[in-house]
Amino acid sequence: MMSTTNVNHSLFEEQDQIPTQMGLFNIIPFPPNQTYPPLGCQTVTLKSISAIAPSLSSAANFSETLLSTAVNQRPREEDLTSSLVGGGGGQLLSLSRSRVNSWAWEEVSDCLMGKRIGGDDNHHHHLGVSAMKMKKMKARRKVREPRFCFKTMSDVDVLDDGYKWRKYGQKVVKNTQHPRSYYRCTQDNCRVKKRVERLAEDPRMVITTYEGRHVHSPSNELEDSQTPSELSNFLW
DNA sequence: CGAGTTTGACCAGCGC
DNA sequence: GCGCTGGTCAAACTCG
Repeated sequence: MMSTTNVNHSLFEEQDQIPTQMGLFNIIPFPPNQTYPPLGCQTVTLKSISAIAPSLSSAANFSETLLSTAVNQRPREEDLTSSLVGGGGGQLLSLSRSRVNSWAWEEVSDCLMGKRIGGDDNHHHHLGVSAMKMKKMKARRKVREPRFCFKTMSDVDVLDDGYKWRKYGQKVVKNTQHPRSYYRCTQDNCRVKKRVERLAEDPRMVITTYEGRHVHSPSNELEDSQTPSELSNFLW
């Protein structure tokens, strides 16, 4: 496991490709002025991809890099979008934020600060949703999770990230000819979701958006020697 | 027969 | 308030 992890790591850094069971996926940086990713997505670094999909590489160092970068580069409230291209050894390709989805940023901050998420009512206030409104929201809407997205050049829609996913919906979104698919992690008590769609301008590109953090190890990494408590700090 | 997928309906948020 | 849109549900269906 350890030696394999190191090999994967260098592949990401030098070739911008993700090795998976289905072959190599190219990681394509978002141009800074591109409208993608969708609102609320903190566009991803090569490192954070492995944080989302630990089976693709070692999670720990990568996840930590993503969190610190996101907070350090956090745009001001009036700056809905900022871009950071290339810097720091290709760490953060681009970064965007919307007012609507500020909850995602707050949670990233909380993670860094070591706070508990959703532990008390104070969190409801800084998430911008009143307690009253929260009560009115249906259960499926009230929990907001951090989201991360990246795009890959691939023939297959669903990138094998080591987790088991169950499709729960598909939708044709406006101005796109390709449907968006919705997946949920099949693990009990794990609420991680992902959306998969093809880029309208370039159907070879697959946009994958992850929402939430896994509370378990990847299904194909059961032999991993890391303890659950160690992993839980870094899995997304 | 169980697990996973498909797909139309429903619902909430948002902009006008 | 209304219509549009994205996200989710859940029954029907498919597959191994």
